[in-house]
Amino acid sequence: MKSLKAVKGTKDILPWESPIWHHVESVCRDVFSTALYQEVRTPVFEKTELFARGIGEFSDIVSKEMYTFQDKGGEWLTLRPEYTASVIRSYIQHHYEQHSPLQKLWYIGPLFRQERPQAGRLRQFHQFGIELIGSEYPEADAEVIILACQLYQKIGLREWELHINSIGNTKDRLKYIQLLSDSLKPHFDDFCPVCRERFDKNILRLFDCKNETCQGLLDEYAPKITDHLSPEDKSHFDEVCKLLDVQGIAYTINPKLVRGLDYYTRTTFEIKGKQLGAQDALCGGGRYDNLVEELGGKPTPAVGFAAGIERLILALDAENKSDIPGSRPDLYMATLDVASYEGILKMCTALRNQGYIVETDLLRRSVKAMMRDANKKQARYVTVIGPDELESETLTLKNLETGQTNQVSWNEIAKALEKEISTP
RNA sequence: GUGGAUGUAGCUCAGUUGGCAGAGCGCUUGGUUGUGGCCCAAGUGGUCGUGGGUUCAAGUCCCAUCAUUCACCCCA
Repeated sequence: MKSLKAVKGTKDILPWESPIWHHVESVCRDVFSTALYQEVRTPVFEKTELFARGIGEFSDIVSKEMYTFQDKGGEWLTLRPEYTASVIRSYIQHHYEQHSPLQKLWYIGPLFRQERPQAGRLRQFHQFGIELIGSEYPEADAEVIILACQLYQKIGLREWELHINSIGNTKDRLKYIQLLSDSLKPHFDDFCPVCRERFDKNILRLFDCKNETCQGLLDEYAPKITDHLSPEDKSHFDEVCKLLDVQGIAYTINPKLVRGLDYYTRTTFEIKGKQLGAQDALCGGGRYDNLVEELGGKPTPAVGFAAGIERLILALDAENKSDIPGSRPDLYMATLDVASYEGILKMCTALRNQGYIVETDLLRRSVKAMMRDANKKQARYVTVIGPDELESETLTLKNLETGQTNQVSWNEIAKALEKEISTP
């Protein structure tokens, strides 16, 4: 039989890689829960229509990257390609607003997009993020951005930068798009073929082009969206910036930052990792004041972000910070024979019940092999159990770091470990 | 979907003008009975991605194919 492999664009999180994942998850939990955000877990698949309506039918994600299938009842379903639509669906369906006018939510889990895999881009990938639903005020935008920054700080990542922008409300944006089109039209022929194609389809995406000529033309001829905001949007954006200043967070106002999803309004932001290659967006988000209504709820303002975990781990890796030690045994119980194993089995389980990490030998190995194993696993203490120990109901605790040994009786083992371990 | 690079041991990689398949790390065992690390020794481990072709002979040259990877695109 041909050996089976994980499908293209998917990855196993291997046993020895899980500590860094646990670390990321626990920092998320810490940061979000101390701001009183609650975790929401939504199903991995939804009706296809949800994403078509939420993300935008003509976006790349919906039009060519979704894992969509028909179930046996003939219903069209899709593995979620992003989180926000699902969370908003749940918000509307279960009337979250009846519990409290402001919902502070966070999530973490896998997403699916059928793209060509590359560094920092997988077909099954993982994101965490938050959605803050119900507040239209700049304090909400600022809190979301600050939480994102706090998270990267707490996780220990050094090299990242925050870019923010405001793309205003939908009506003013249409006016701006017209202005942009008019200003750039005289130079149409100088743009790259990709940009020329985008000209009519979605002219805002010209800003994402990596071609230097195009960027030069934009710098010279494109009006800045931040100069064409309504007074309300402008003061909203100014207040967001001010709050970031108050918090002491460094940022770059980047008028070229237009996010790809259709639902954004006003504030958009992105955190870039400097260690990463082409896929350098660690975290992206912004305000989406129309989405709840578009998905069938009451008009409700909202703001949030999503962050890629694989990219974060790549970035930590590049800074040599992804090596999080796994757990090490407090006690390694080396048994010489089956009778010894029988003798200490209950003691071992009792210690584990008390929270001690205890390793035993299940391979009937030699003492030398068990000692090597204990050392490799960085056990704090080792004890070798044989006929003598069974007879006397005592054991010798050996501290693997110092080499010191200590005789204790079986019923004092927990006390001995506690004393030794709590005073390192 | 488009372009480039790369496929040899569990991992990282050598392998000359075609001539017996290699190293380091890892893993296992041993170095006098029941005490680790360091050191020493032995052992384990590969359908050279796959299928064709050229040749007395192919890991090496040619063709095809698959996979991986980087970049475009898009996005986290």
